[in-house]
Amino acid sequence: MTRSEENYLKAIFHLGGGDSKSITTNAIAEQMETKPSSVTDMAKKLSEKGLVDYVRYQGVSLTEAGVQTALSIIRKHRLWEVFLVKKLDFTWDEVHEVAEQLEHIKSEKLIDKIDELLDFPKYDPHGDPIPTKDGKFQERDEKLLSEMPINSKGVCVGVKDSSVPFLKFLDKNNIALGNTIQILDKEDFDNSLRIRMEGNEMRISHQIASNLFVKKNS
Amino acid sequence: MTRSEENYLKAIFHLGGGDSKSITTNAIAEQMETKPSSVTDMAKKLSEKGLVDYVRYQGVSLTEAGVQTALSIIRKHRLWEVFLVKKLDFTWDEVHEVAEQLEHIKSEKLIDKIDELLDFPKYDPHGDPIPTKDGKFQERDEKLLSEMPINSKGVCVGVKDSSVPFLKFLDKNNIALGNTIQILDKEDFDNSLRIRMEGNEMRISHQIASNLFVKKNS
DNA sequence: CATTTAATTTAGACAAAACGAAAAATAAAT
DNA sequence: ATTTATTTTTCGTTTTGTCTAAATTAAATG
Ligand SMILES: [Mn+2]
Ligand SMILES: [Mn+2]
Ligand SMILES: [Mn+2]
Ligand SMILES: [Mn+2]
Repeated sequence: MTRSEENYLKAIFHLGGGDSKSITTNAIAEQMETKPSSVTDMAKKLSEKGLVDYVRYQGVSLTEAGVQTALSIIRKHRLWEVFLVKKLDFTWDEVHEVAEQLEHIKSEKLIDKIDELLDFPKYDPHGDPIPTKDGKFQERDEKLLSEMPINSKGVCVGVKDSSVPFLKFLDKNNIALGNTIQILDKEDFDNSLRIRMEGNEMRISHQIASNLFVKKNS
Repeated sequence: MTRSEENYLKAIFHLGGGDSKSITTNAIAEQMETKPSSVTDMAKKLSEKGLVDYVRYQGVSLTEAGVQTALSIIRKHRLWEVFLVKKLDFTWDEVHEVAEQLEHIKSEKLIDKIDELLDFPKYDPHGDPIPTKDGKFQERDEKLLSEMPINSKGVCVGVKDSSVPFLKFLDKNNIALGNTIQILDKEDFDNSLRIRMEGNEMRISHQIASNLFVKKNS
């Protein structure tokens, strides 16, 4: 399994190709910042290896083997991100780039020991769930902040957009995972929200609210 | 700097090419388990980049830039080895293979933080010195156990052969770095030694003794 | 010094991964 | 039902790293 093959499987998974949904060549090319012709080449190779189902002019979807491989890469990626934050004091906007490299290290013992060292975390620094060793996903009951009703309360548990600029913006505005949030008001005009977060009242644009995951209080 | 280029620089350094000594194509090929013709190709490329001096039919030696690059890879390799042993309970015969991969991760912050986490170790699990960030080597006053005079005492500080079989042999015979050693007797016939190690008397073949580094007591 | 031997380089080929241009297939519009 | 537009594939080429076989150079031998 080459690094390139692993990256393709991961990309296809993130585009929803794990649910036997067909992902188009163009979508994969865009996600991976490569060209459609390159994707076609790889689709054939991965199909040969039994990791994807590929139908010409239709797209690809992951086979069961493909899903398991993708999950194992994602598991490594997210565990390394936790390691970087918890053990080496990286900030949450610095970890992705390094994890892109570390996820390809081949050693089952290594990642199991990292998992143990971190006390088996369930979520990465951006709130994304970490698949278990046997490829199970623990989903969480969460919704976008922008979809919460007025007066409801919750805890901020994840980001949808985990780009560096967005993460830095959140830092600057003291918005962090784990913070409690209450929706005070919605502005019809621009869909912005007035919220109370950890005691402080603030206004949040729709853009921001639609990129924050919240776990609703029971 | 590609992974392959880094591996060549490291190999040349280990063969002594850091002291402007010319290393032959064949020697590099053997060290890297590749073919001489491949080495020639790479010699040209590294020469283009100013990392080695290459004279056709003579061999290569590292330039100053080449030495610094090699040392930075070796630094990463050895720090990762310490990390694996100290933080993840790897044994000293398991670490090399994984470190071969980890040494190529590109992130200055990452390796500096690992260094800090480990409290700036000076030696790796096999007793090899770890170059400093600015490429300095701290040599140690050590000699081979086979070259120690009768009745002298010392501490076992390193292995010359760090192959898996040798390391496992040492484990099995309770020979570990840090152990105190006293030479009791030398057998002229086969050059074997009688030693006292941590209280126990034992016999050691010349083969073994010539692969153990000892720091002589003042 | 001529000849043999060994080491080294060159040349040609291959595999992996990527790209652009152009052809082919599909989808959308008229 | 055609035409047009878009998507996808095919084909030829590039880069990186490797290999085998042939040619060249250096070293050793007599
Ligand atoms: Mn990430
Ligand atoms: Mn990756
Ligand atoms: Mn090693
Ligand atoms: Mn390496």
